[in-house]
Amino acid sequence: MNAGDYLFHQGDVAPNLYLIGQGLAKMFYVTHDGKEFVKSFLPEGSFAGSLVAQLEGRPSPFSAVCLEAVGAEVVPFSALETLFKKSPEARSFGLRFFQELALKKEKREYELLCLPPAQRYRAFIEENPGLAARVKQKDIAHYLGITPIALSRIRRRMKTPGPA
Amino acid sequence: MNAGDYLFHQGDVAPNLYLIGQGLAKMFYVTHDGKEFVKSFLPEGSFAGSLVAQLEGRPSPFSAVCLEAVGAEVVPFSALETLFKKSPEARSFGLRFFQELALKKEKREYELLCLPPAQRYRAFIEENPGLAARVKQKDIAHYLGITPIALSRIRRRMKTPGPA
DNA sequence: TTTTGGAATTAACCTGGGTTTACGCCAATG
DNA sequence: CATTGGCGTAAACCCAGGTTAATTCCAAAA
Repeated sequence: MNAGDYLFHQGDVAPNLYLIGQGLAKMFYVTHDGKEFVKSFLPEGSFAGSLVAQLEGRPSPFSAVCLEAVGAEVVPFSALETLFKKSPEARSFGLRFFQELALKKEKREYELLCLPPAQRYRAFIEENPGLAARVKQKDIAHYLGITPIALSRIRRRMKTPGPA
Repeated sequence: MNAGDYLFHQGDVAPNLYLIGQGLAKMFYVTHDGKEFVKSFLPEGSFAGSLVAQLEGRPSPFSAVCLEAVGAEVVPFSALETLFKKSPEARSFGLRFFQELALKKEKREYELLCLPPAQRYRAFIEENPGLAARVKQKDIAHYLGITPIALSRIRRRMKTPGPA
């Protein structure tokens, strides 16, 4: 899939899970008044998919789109569910997977709740050294929950005013 | 346990999971400069515990304290882990539990990322009809990531200015 | 090569939350 | 009964992000 292609759209039931083998994608919300917010970036080795769509059979509240050419494995979530039913070993993997997912979400929750935008940006750069270069600042801003203009101002402040 | 008692403290390794049978508790972060942020409220039927402390054996980044008198079951996380190892059926429950947890976290992430404070407040009231009466506005404000003063202003705006 | 369009920056203005201080309220304490 | 202390509210001021609009840069398209 090429940059710009969608894995699934906001509103779809999106019953598939995607394992990103190569490339880069993002999952993002678009609010009723047209504002975009990036839920997460999906580099190599990430899973794309909507828990709401898959666990509850409801439309996904966000979309997934490729930012670079992407090679991905498509896994119907129903296949995973039957696998979990049949194989106790698979359940162990599933358990571990969702534990890790919850752990990541808890970290993101912490940053959104406790850190101001400038510190969220610093944290993002430190935790994702490679990503910053591959992603547009516009998308980083939307990942932080601010406008590209605000991010531009934060970057300017971080340059010279060094004194803390 | 009585109101004011701690289930565990920020910095503890906190290897236990608590099932709240009765009462109400909260989990909350305190930043280096003394600001408080409420991670979540724990009414009857909730689980209290730190994923970071339990899955990675590291100190919990937040505390858990009772807001009302609490009756709770204490479950050492290690006991759960061995149970998961031995019993494939228990794994099913664990899998489902962490799926639900990830789902909740995803919703919280959405609200913190996409909604402005006033809308976060409206959403909190609607989703937790009973809680608002049991919890101090101070704690609600910290749950929303704002100051009690800001919440007071939001509430005032929501009264008369009705016209949308 | 020229043109087009998106990305990033900047400035100006507005708005809403943070901060400080003060006040009224009420329950717990003496 | 008086006092204390936390909570909610309020006013005043400051500041950072949102908004709009203009500018520059650059790469893709014609």
